[in-house]
Amino acid sequence: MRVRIKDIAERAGVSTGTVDRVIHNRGNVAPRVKEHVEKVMIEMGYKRNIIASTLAYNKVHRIAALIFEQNDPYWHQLYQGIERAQEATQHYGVTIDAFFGDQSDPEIFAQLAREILDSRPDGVLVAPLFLKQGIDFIQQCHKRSIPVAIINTQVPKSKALCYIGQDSYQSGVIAARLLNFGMKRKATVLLLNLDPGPANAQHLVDKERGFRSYFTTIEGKCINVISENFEHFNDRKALNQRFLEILEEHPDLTGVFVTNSRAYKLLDAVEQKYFENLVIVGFDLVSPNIHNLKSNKINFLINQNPSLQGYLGVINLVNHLILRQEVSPIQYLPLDIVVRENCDYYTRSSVSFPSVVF
Amino acid sequence: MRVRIKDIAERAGVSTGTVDRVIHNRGNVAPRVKEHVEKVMIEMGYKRNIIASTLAYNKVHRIAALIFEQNDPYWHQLYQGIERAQEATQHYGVTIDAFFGDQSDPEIFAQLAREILDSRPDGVLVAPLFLKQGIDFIQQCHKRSIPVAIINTQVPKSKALCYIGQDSYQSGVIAARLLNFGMKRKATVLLLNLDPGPANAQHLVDKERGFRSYFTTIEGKCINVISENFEHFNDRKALNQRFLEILEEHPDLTGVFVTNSRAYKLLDAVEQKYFENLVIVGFDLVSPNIHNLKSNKINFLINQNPSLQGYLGVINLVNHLILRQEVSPIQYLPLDIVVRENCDYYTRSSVSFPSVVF
DNA sequence: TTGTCGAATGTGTGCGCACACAAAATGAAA
DNA sequence: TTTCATTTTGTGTGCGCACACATTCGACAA
Repeated sequence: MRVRIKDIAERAGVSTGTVDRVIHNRGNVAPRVKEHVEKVMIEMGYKRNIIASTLAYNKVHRIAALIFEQNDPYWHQLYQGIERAQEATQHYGVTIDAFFGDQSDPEIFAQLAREILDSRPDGVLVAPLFLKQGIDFIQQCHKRSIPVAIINTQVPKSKALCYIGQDSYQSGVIAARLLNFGMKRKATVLLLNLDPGPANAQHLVDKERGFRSYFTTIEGKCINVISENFEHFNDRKALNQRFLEILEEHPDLTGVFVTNSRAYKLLDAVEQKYFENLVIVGFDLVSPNIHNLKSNKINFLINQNPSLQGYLGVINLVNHLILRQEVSPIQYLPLDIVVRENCDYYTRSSVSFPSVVF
Repeated sequence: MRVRIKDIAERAGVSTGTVDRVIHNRGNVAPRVKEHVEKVMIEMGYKRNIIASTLAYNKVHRIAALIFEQNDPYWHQLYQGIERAQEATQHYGVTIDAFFGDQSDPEIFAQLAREILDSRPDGVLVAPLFLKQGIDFIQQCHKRSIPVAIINTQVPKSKALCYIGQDSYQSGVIAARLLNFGMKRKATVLLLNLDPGPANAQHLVDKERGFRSYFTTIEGKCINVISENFEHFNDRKALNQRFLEILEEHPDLTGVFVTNSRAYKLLDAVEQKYFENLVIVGFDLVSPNIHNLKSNKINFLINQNPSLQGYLGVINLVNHLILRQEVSPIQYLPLDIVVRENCDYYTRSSVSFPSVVF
C-alpha cells in the first residue's frame, strides 16, 4: 500500500494538517517540526497521490492555444492533436480555448495575444510564427507568470516552459541527404520557400542553412544549391511560369526541396512531365502530399508530426501545472523519413497518442 | 461544470444509488426507472469522472509481463518502456510484475506462463516469441478472462485484446526499398537471419516475404535475393567464415538485410574492408548498431521502437481495465527509417512517452 | 387486516487529499 | 498573574464515486 499523509502524520506524531502544511510550504510550522516531518516523508518514501489530489483541488485549469487557420491541412492536424489532449486531460479539470490566427497577418496574431492575456489563462500554447510578435507575447506571459509551451517554431533564448517541435537545421540536413541519394556527381538542387518569406520566419532560414551545409560536407560531388522564395503560392499560373524559368536556367536540376507542407502546390501548378527526372522532398503528411507520395510524384516527405506537437504541448503544460513535474525545455521530435512504403503507419492516429496521463 | 451522478439523480427524481446501479448494471432497478435514468444521462451528457472513480475503487490492478532477457539491448529497451508505463500508471493502482524468458528456450517461456496464470493477474503483456507456446498462453488467459496485450510478434487470429508492434511484412518491404536505393541493374542481396531460426518465429518469415516481394515488383532491375539462417551468431569465427564464403559465391553482392537487431554482430565478426561496397540494413537503435550507423558502416536502421511497444502495451491494458475504453486490436507502429542524420532524435526518450494518461 | 419476502430504492461511509476553520500553545505586554 | 495577539497545531468537510447496508415498497398469502 502506498504511503499516505495520514501515515506520515502518525509516524511523525503530528496531525495531517501539519503534514499538509509542510508538503505545500504553507508556513506556520515550527522549524523543528517541519524538519522532522520532512525527514519522515523521505524515510517512508511519500509520494503525492495525484488522483486524490486532483479530486480535492477541484480546480479548472484554463489553457489558451494560439495557432493558425483550420482550413490549412497542416494546422488542422495540429489542432486535432490539441483536441486529443483536451480529451485526455479533461478529467484533471483542463479546458482549452483555441485562437486561430492568420499566417499572413502578424497583426491579427498580436491582437489574439492581447485577448489571451486579458483572459488570464493558467497556461499558454503558442506557435510563434512571427518572431517579433511571438517573442513579445511570450515575454508578456512570463511577466504574468503564465507558463508557455512553444510549438512549431523555436524561439531562441525565450523564457518559455518548453519548445516542442523539430530541429529545423537538421531537417534541412536530412532533406539534403535524401536528395543526395540518387544524385550524380554534378547537379543543381533547388530550395523552394512557398511562403510569405523567411523575413520573419526563422525556421526557414535554419532549414536552408542545414540544407546547404550538408552539400558542403559530402566528398566527390559538386552540387549547386539555388534557393527561391515564392510568396503567392496559390497563383498557379505564376508559380508554373517561374518554375519553368528556373528549369530553363538550370537544365541540370535534379532535386527540389520544398521547405514546408506545400510541395503539392508546386505539383499542382506545373505539368507532370517536368518532374520526371526530379527528386522532390517536402514536409508533412497532409493529404494532397500523401496523394503525390503514393503516385510517386513526391519521393520523400519529412513528417513534422503537427498533431503530436499540439498534443505534447498541452500535455507538457499539464505536467507542469497539475502534476508539477519537471519539463525538459527542448523536446525535439524525430525527423521521420516518409516514403510510399511506410506512409500509412504514420497517418494512423490510433497509436501515437497514448490514452493515458502520467 | 461537469455533470455528476448527483445531478443525474436530481433530474431523474431518484437517488444516487439508483443511478449508480444503472451505470454499473447492477440490476434491481425497475425497468421503467432504468430507462428514464438512461435517458437523462444521455440528455445531460454524463461522463464518468475517472479521477473520482479510480479513487473510490481503491483497487490494485496487477499486470504480468512475459518478456525476455534484460541483458539483450533490444529487450532491455522494451523493459524500460514497461517501467516508464509503470510510473505513469501507478496512481491508478497498477503494479507490474515482469517475467524474463530465454530467447532460445521455449520451455522456460511455457514455465513462466504457468507461473503467471497461477498468480491470477488482472492483465497480461506478452511477447509471444514462440508461436506454439505463445498461442497456448494466450488461449489460457482468454479462458480465464484475462485480457492480453501482445507486443513484438503478431499472432494471427488470437483472442488477445490487442497487438502492438510492426507490420513485419511491410518492414521487409521497406528494407528492400532501402537496399534498392543505390543499386545497379543487376545485383545480389542477402537476407540474413542471425537467430535460432524462423521455424518457430513467424515474423522472420513475414519479413522475408515482404523483402522478396518488393524486388519482384520493381521494373528494369534483376535482383537476386538469397537468404541465410545463421543460428550461432555469437561464434564470430564461424560467422566470419560463412560470410566470406557467401561473398565468394556472389561477387555481385551489394546489400545485406539483417532481419533483427543483431546487424552489429556481423560487422564485429567480419573485417571492415569487405563491407566497403555493401549497403547494410538492420533493425533497432541498440547502441552497437547506433555506433556502426554513425561511423557509416550500417546505412539504415529500421526502428522497431521496443520501448514504445512496452509502454503502449501497458497503457492499452490500463485503458481497457481501468478506463474501460475501446482498444483497437491492431496497432502497427511506424516503420521509422533511421540514418546517421536523424538517429539522435529517436534515441532521446524524453519525448516519446507523454507523462499523461487518458 | 396483518405478515412475509423479495424487489426496488435510499443513505452513509470511505478512498486520499486540500483547505477552511477551530483549538491550543506560546510569548509578550499589562 | 492575567490578557491578548500571534504562532502553531488539530479537526472537519467536501471533491465524485463505489459499494455496503438500511429502508421502503409492492405483491401475495394467511
